[in-house]
Amino acid sequence: MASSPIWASRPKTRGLVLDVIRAARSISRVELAAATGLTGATISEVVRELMGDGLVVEAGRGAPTGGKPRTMVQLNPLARYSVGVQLERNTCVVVVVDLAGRQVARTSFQGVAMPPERALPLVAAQVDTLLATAGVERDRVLGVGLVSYGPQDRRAGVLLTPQPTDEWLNYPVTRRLTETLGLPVLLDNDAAAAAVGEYWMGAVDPRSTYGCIYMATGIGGGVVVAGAVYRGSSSNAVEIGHISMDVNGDECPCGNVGCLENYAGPSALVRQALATPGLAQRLGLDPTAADVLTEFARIAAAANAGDTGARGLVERSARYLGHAAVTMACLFDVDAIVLAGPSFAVAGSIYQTMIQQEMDRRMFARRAHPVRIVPSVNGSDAAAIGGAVLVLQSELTLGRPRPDGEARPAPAGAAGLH
Amino acid sequence: MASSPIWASRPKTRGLVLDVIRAARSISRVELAAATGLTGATISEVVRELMGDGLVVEAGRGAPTGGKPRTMVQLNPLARYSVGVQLERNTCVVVVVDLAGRQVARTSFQGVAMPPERALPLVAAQVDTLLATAGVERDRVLGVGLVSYGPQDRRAGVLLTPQPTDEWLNYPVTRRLTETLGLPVLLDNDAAAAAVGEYWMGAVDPRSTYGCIYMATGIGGGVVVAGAVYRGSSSNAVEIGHISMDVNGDECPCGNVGCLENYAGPSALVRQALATPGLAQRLGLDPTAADVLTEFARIAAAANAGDTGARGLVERSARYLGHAAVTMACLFDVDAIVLAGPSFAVAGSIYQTMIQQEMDRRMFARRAHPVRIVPSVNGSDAAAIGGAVLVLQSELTLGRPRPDGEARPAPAGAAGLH
DNA sequence: ATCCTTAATTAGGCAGGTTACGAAAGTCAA
DNA sequence: TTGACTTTCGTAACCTGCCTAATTAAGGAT
Repeated sequence: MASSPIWASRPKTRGLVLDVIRAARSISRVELAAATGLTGATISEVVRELMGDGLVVEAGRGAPTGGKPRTMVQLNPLARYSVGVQLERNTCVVVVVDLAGRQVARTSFQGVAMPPERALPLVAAQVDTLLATAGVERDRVLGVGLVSYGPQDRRAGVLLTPQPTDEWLNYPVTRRLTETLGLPVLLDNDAAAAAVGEYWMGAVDPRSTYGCIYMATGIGGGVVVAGAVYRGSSSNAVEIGHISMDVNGDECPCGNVGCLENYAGPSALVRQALATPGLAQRLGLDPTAADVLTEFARIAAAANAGDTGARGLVERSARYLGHAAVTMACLFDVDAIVLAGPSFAVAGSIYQTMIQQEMDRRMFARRAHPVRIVPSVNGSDAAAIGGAVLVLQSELTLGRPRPDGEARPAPAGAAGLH
Repeated sequence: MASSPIWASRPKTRGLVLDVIRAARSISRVELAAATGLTGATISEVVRELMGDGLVVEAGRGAPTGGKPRTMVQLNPLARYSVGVQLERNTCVVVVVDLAGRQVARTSFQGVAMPPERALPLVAAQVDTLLATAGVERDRVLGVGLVSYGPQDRRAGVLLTPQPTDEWLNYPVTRRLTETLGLPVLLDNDAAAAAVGEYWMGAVDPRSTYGCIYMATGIGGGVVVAGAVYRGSSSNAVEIGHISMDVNGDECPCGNVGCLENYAGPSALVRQALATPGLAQRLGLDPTAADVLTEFARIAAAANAGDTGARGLVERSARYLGHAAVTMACLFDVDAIVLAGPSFAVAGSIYQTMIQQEMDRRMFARRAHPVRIVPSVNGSDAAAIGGAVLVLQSELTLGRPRPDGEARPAPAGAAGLH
C-alpha cells in the first residue's frame, strides 16, 4: 500500500508543493498557493493527492484571520524513509531518516578498507539490521544514498579513485548494492550531499545560493543553487581540497601543486603536529595510528582547551581554509558557506570564527552582500544524512528524472567545438 | 509589423525550438522533433508560428532519405537585431548583430572616462548613428546589452564600482539609457556576456558546461551551464581576477591578497615591463600612457616576435592564468575554457598553449575528461557581441522572464538561516 | 503506373493548469 | 443572538500545450 506510485501524475507540481511544505514544516493551502504561484484550486487538488498517498497530513488550524481559519498541512514523517550510507577511508556511517530529514536510526563501523567484494556485503548487512531494529517497513524505504569522497562517475555509479583499495576503481558499487539490498541506490559526492542536507533541514533560505566545505579526512566542497546541487559537466564540481594555495607549493598526488588539503586538512595537521617537537607527546598522538580522524580530534581538543601549539596549528589551517572560502565565494557568489563534517564538528568554533574573519576582511569591499560562515545543523553525520536526503529529493521533489538516461536526446544538427 | 508580439504563446517551447534552429543553422522539422523531444505535430505548428513572425524561413531541401525529402528551415537573420555596448575603462565598443549573432556593424571610441551624465548621451548617440548607417529599422531592434567589468547590481541596472569616475557608483545606467534610446537595456558582466557569445555562435557543444576567462584591462570570468549563465546569488559570480594566488601576496584594493590580476593582468605586465631595465625603451613603452591596452599590445607583439624579455613576462602571466584556470576547472568542473577579450586577441597563442599545458599537467590525473583551452570565436569584441547576444537570448529563447521582478513570490513559511 | 518510404499537416483528445463562483466557517458589531 | 462581513476551500467550466492517430505530400524502387 505504501508502495503506491507516489509519482503518479504532475510530478513537477507535486514535487514543488511537497518541497514548500517541507521547508515551511507547517503551512496552509493559501500560503502554499502564494509560495508556489499556483492557484488555490490546484493546491487543493494536489494536497488531496498527497494526503491520499499519506505523504501529507492535516494538522490543526492556523491563527485566526477574521474569516475561516486556515487548516495547516504538514509532512507525515512516518510515510517514507530513506537510507544514507557514507563511505570514508576506513569507516562507514549508516543512517535512516524520515521524510522530514530527521535521523531515526544510526550506526557506524570501522574496517571498510578492503576490496568492495567483501566490503559491500558488510555495508548491506548493516543497512538491513538497522532497518530491522528501527522497525522501518521495507516498502516505505525510498532508496539508499551512497556518498563518498573523490572523483566519481555518478551516472555509472562507479568510483574513479583507487581508494581505499585498488579494486574500488571502476567497481560497480551502485549496481552491486542495488542487487543485494533490493533498493534503488544513488551515488554522490559527500560534500554535495552534506550541502543539500542543510537545505532539506530548512537551515538555509531556499532561494539562496550557498556553498559547503566538508572536512573529514580530506576536504571537499559543494554548492547548492535554489535547492539543487551545482553539478558541472561530470558531477565532480567544487573539488576545493585540490585548488592551489601556492603556485610554488609541493606537488600533490592529484597532479596539482600547493593543494589546500596539504596545508589545511586533518592529515596535514597530524603530520605537522608529529613534526613539532614535544607536541606529539603532550597530546598523546600515536605516530603509527591508522585513523587520522581520532588523531586530529586530539589536536582539536587540545586547541579548544587552550594548548598554544595545537591552537597555532588549527589557526594556521583555518587561515588557509579562509582563503579557499574567499576563492569559493569569489567564483560562486554565495550567500553563505556551511562548515560540515566530523573535522569541523570537533573544532568548529575556531574554524568558524577565523574563516568568517578572513571572509569579512577579504570580501567586504567588493560586494553588496556579506558571506556568512555557519556550522552545519547536521554536525558530524552531515554527509550520511545528506546522502539520505538526496534520495528523498530525487524521489519526491525533483521532476522524477528517470534513471535510464536523459529524456531529451542530443540536438541533431548541433556542432561540436571547432 | 515586425514588432508583433513574438512571445505570443508557449514562449518556452518557441524559445527551445528557436535555440535548436540557431545552433544547427539549418535543420528539418523531423530533426527538430528529435532534438527537442517534441512530436512532429507540435514542431509543425511552432515552426509555422515562427515563420509567421518572420523569424524563420524555409530554405531548400535536405539530402534524399528514400522518402519525401526534408524541407530545411533556418533563422532569418534580417528579422531582428540587437545592440551590444561594452564599457571599458576609457573605451567603448558598440556592435549591431543580427539574429544569428553575426556582426553587421561596429564602432568604437575613446573617452568615456567621465561622469555618466556626460558619457551616456555620447554612447546613446553612437548607438543611434550606428543603427542609422547600418540601415537597421528601429522596430527590428530587440534591445541593448550593456556590459562592463566589476561588480554590479544587474537587476537594478547599476554599477557597484566607482570607476571610471566616482559618479558611476550606483548611477542608474540602465534606466538612463533606456530613456534616451527608447529601447530595452540589459546590464551584465562582460565576461559572462563573452561566454554566452560563444554559445550563440555555435562554437561550443550546447549541452556542455564551460568557462570563459575574459582579459581586457582587468581579468574577468564567466561560466555557462547548458546555455545559461551561472549567476550565483547576486550575478557577480566568477570574479576570477581577484582570487588569491598567494596567501602572502600584496594587498589589492579589492581587499584580498595576491590577486591574480596583480600578477597576470595587462596592468601588471606593463608595470613589470617598465620596471625591467632596458625593456621599456626597447619596446617603446610610454611610462605616462593612460591606455594600458595599447602598451600591453606592444609587449604582446614583441613576445610574438621573439623578444626574450617580453616573452618571459607573458609566459609568467600565462603560468599564473594556468593555475587560475585549474582552480576554475576544479571548482566548476568545466569541459572547456574559452579565452576572450582584446588582451588574449593580441597574444592568444602563447596564452592558449601555456594554459593548456598547465591544465594537462595539473588536472590530468583526476578526471575522466580533459579540459580544452580554446580561443574565442568572437575575438577582441567578444564582450560587446556577447552583450548583444544576451539580449537575443533573453528576448527569444528564454522563457520570457518579465523584467518586472520575479514571477514566483517568496515561499511564505520558509525559514531564514538560523 | 503502382507501391513503398519518409515528411509534414490535420484532427481530436488529454493533462494540468486557469478563472469564476459558491459553500463552509469563522469574526465582529449592533 | 443575529446578521454582515471576511476568508478558506472545493467545484465547474474553460484554456493551453502538448500528445496520438490518421491523412496528405513528395520523392524512389519495381
